[in-house]
Amino acid sequence: MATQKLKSLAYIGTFGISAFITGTYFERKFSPQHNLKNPQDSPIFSTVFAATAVSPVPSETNVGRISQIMKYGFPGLDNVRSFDNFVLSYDKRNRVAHWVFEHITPECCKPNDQVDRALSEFTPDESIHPFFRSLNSDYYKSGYDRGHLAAAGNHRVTQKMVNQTFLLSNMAPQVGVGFNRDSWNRLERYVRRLTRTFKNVYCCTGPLYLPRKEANGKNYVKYEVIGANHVAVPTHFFKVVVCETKDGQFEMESYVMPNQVISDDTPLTSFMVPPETIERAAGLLFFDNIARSKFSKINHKKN
DNA sequence: TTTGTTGT
Repeated sequence: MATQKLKSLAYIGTFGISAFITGTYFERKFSPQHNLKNPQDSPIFSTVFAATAVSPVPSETNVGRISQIMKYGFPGLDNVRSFDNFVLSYDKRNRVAHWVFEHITPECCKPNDQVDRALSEFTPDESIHPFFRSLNSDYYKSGYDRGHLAAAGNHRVTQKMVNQTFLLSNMAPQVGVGFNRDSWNRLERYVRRLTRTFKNVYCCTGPLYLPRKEANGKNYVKYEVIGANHVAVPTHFFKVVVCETKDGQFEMESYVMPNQVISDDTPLTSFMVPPETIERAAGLLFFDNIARSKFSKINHKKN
């Protein structure tokens, strides 16, 4: 009896370890270092493993910039990838990011003759395993836009930075007219404009899949999936923004907008929700490294 | 101003 139990334990153990090794092998096999077509446009370092010591960081990285962007904490640690000017956590199950994180400064947003958005192409992210990678064909004729999570307009420093925002790992299916091209864009422009007042703006953006009460009175999470890879269509999107004031205080604003046609005259303030609501719904913690007492304002109200 | 799709 005891031996039997030991045997099955050993079996489970072996299976677990070999599965782990296989997983690691595939992650490494498909990590950018092993799959370089265009090194300039690829992420700097591959998946972050929270509990394993693998993949030493290549020497010529912008580690300084990344720690600057993530200075106030990671919202989560699932499949983190860093690019020249933003950081992304990828949801392999939904084929859409969990979150993207940006540190937006006046320099990032100002017009730049050296950069042309029209030269950028929507590109599959080769650093994602093909099982979990979204493709242009998934979006084709779906009726949805390939909507940026990290907005192209926040990364006008170099052409390479803008190009990286066009990776499909940074896209989510968004309603085009009335949402992505209108009210969501209005929110993105508003966040950019905050850099006129605040020199340091931190912005976390991501999808939500929110439950809805159906006729039988029970709550269900229901969302469409598109294309052969079943890319999830989020029901909502969130943006959590933190502005650093000159006197070392912070102001936070957090928004949730439904992925649907929104009237242009709807004020952005009507989409403000408490940050805790988003944290619970998304399973993330925002700006964990800032003591809540340091926020002078949350959603325009004194804290 | 910035956000984008589709068909040829």
